[in-house]
Amino acid sequence: MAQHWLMKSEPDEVSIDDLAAAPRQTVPWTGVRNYQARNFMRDQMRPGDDVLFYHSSCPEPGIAGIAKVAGGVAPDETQFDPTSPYFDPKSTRDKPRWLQIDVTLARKTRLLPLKEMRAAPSLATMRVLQPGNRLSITPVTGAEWQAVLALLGR
DNA sequence: GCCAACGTTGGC
DNA sequence: GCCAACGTTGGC
Repeated sequence: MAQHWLMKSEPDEVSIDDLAAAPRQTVPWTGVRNYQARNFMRDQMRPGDDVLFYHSSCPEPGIAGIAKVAGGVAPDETQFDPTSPYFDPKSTRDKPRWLQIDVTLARKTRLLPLKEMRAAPSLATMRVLQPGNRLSITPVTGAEWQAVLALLGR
């Protein structure tokens, strides 16, 4: 059964419109530098899993669209690139530390603002809304997924 | 730009 | 293996 995830992206780097404009509407999810989030990609995320595409660190944070995991787990190329802000000098091609995964657009939605998410009792359990959460990839339960779809449909 | 919360690093 | 210092995240 497909699982559900929420993935944060800074729209300055990759927005929902960038995803829509990408070749095959698919982008490699690079720049994850947190072990827990990396392990989700390595151990749990599977092609076909559903993704809430979330805009963070921007004027209007919130869910901006729906995407899917397309597979393609591979070493994150940016860790080897000295000119990249995601360069990791401790990572080598023999022993890569960080992974990327391909994400493809399902559909752009209306923006579901963080404020509205926080106000929705049905989303109170969402991991991304818990105080102090900083994970860029978080699991979403089936009930939370349905609740987000219901809010988006309003 | 601020700042609280958190993860990582590295000396011991 | 502890833990203080440091860097990062991300909403405001």
